[in-house]
Amino acid sequence: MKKDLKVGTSRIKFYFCRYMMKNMGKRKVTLQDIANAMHLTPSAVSKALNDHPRMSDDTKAAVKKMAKKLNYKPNQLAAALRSGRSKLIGVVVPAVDFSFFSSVIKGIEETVMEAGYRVLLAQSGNSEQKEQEVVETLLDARVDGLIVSIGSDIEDFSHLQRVKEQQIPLILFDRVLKDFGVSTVELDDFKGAYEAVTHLINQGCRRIAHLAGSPHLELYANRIAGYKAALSDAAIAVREDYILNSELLVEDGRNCMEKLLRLPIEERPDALFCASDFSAVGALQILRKNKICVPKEIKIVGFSNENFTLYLEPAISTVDQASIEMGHCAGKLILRQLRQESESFVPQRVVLEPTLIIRNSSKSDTD
Amino acid sequence: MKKDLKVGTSRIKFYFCRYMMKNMGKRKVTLQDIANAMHLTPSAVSKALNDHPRMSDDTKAAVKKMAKKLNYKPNQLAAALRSGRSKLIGVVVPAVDFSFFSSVIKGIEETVMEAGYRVLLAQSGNSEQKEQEVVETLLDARVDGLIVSIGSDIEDFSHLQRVKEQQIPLILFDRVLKDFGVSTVELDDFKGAYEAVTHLINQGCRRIAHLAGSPHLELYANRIAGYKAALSDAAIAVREDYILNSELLVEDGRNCMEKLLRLPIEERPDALFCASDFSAVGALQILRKNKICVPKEIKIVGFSNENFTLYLEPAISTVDQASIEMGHCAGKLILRQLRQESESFVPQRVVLEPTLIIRNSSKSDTD
DNA sequence: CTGAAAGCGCTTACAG
DNA sequence: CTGAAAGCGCTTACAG
Repeated sequence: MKKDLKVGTSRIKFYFCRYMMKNMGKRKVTLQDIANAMHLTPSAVSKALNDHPRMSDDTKAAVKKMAKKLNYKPNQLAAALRSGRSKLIGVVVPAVDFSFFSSVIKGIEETVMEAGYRVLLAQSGNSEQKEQEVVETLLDARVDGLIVSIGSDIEDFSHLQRVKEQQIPLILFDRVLKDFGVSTVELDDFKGAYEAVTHLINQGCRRIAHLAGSPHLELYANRIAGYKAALSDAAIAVREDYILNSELLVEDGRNCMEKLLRLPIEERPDALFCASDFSAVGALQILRKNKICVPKEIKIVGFSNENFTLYLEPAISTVDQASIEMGHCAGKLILRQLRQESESFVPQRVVLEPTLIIRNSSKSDTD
Repeated sequence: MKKDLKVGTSRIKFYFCRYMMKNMGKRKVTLQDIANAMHLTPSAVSKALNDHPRMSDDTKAAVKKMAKKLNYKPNQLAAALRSGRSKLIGVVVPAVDFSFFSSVIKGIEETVMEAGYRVLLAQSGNSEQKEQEVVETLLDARVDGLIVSIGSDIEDFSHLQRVKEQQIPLILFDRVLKDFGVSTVELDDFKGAYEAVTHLINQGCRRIAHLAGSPHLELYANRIAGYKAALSDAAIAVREDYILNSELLVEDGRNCMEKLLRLPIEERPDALFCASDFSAVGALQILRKNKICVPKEIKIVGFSNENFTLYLEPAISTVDQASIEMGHCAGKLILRQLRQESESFVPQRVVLEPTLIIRNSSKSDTD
């Protein structure tokens, strides 16, 4: 009832509003405005601004000048709707507060923004449901392409399958899917692990334990393989009880380290290769608690070059994952795919080189 | 030349493409499709899906059922263009790889996504030019509102002024602008500092130095004021040479600590209140290097509750900034403003309570 | 080289 | 309660 009584005034309000908007600079300048000002049609203006080939340079220059003068901002929504291209790229990562992911994002942005694309960022929090949701949301926003680093707990990939089926360009990085038929950017995890472990061997370590991730994930499997290969190449036997699988959180690092300390003292590892800097921190905490000196008694190498590894005492050696470059590659791959006809698409696989960063946590005293 | 020769085939290719798209599920289901299937008009379908008041519940239910059956996904771009509401909220922060900012973002997302909004995230990297650029980009994307934490180096606020003039809802958080006429969410920085310093005094410290931020920024000025007030209330004289201003990076922490160590030994501080956890880390590094024991000889309290403070040895006491809640508040404020008529807008100011987190870096041995 | 016209997929004020 | 119609601001194939 009350609503009905109000109709009269609210309509007045509405028109007042419209009037205000038109006269307070809120109404945006459109193509039509430029066209009117220059006695052209909107189509001509559109072509001029988009550097359409068959158009005189004089007209283009004049139109661009006028657009600037009127402070014209194209309505990307309208352009997107008409052209079917939103100029948005969705990026899904497990979390943004990891140095690795935030650097990759930076790399992606640098690359795609130059080509006029914007990034719609979403976090999956490593949850299957959340990842499905955010992919759905990004598709609803009509992104032109998707760059995803799959969460570690995710086993159902139907949401990515759907992206593929809809023929929306998809790039996977870091945590990728084997033989999924999409372009990927990965680190040479095998090599990163191999170099880290070889470094530890060179420092005189012989009983090297590995805080490993889930072997179901390609990248952790590769790190495990690199670890084993380095040992084998140095004629050191691989001990399965030195390989502890976990989710590699700080807490997991603590648990694993405690487990290792329960071994007979002569079998206690003299080095730790951790597949994540977070688990390395956890291990370090337990070692401190037990007054076991790093690097003197146990040396540590982590993985990912998280910023905080530099703040710890001792600073933790780690494997840098070429994060910015990974972002650049992912960006370039999606741009290429966005330009290509879909029938000529051939998935590419880029593998980047890791860089071992040696800090105090793994240096032998003799250095 | 070559292009001309190709025209014929590329046109064929084009039609082939269209054909493929229509037949491989790429073409999206539209309102029209639902309308056709039900012998209704698109307008009726639209109203049903948007729960328009004057429409029978039966029709609504039937339409929704059909929408689900056909896997209808509304084209947000079209809705945005027509309605003038993009359902996008732009969020600008200096950097995402700070625990504080990533938590605030999480809070914002939780709140606004429930109301059907998506977040377009951008980083300013604390650079004036970059911040102006990203705000521009977000406006070009036609965000309905903007949530910004101003970068610390920024002195020209014309980009924010422009947002205001365009009457686009704007919320500032953490680093806000005084008397700017927009809603803000801040921490009670004075109180956070006051409690931190009072805690240090209670631990027996008397010569408490402050690694301070730029006093031109409201929030750092408040922390300085809280520091001074706590000292005064404990009848401890404020020494200006104990207050060192910097940008509060790790490197600044190192420089400031070195400077303080150059004081005569009897004047050397017995505690440090750092306006940022990063500067606290830098100070800690220098203390370690000089074999000065924390907390025994010098106690430390940081600010922000960055994740890494927990990993350090000793773990660093810090002031938690209620980041998730700050995000929730910012989200709620912008939603409210989005619903309001602009003429009835009154800026709100929300001030949140900090929480002092006491860890080993500031505990006296007698504890 | 330029213009007229259609249309992307929605929403919404208006008429019934 | 439902329908017909206009239009958001662009882009683009077509005609000249």
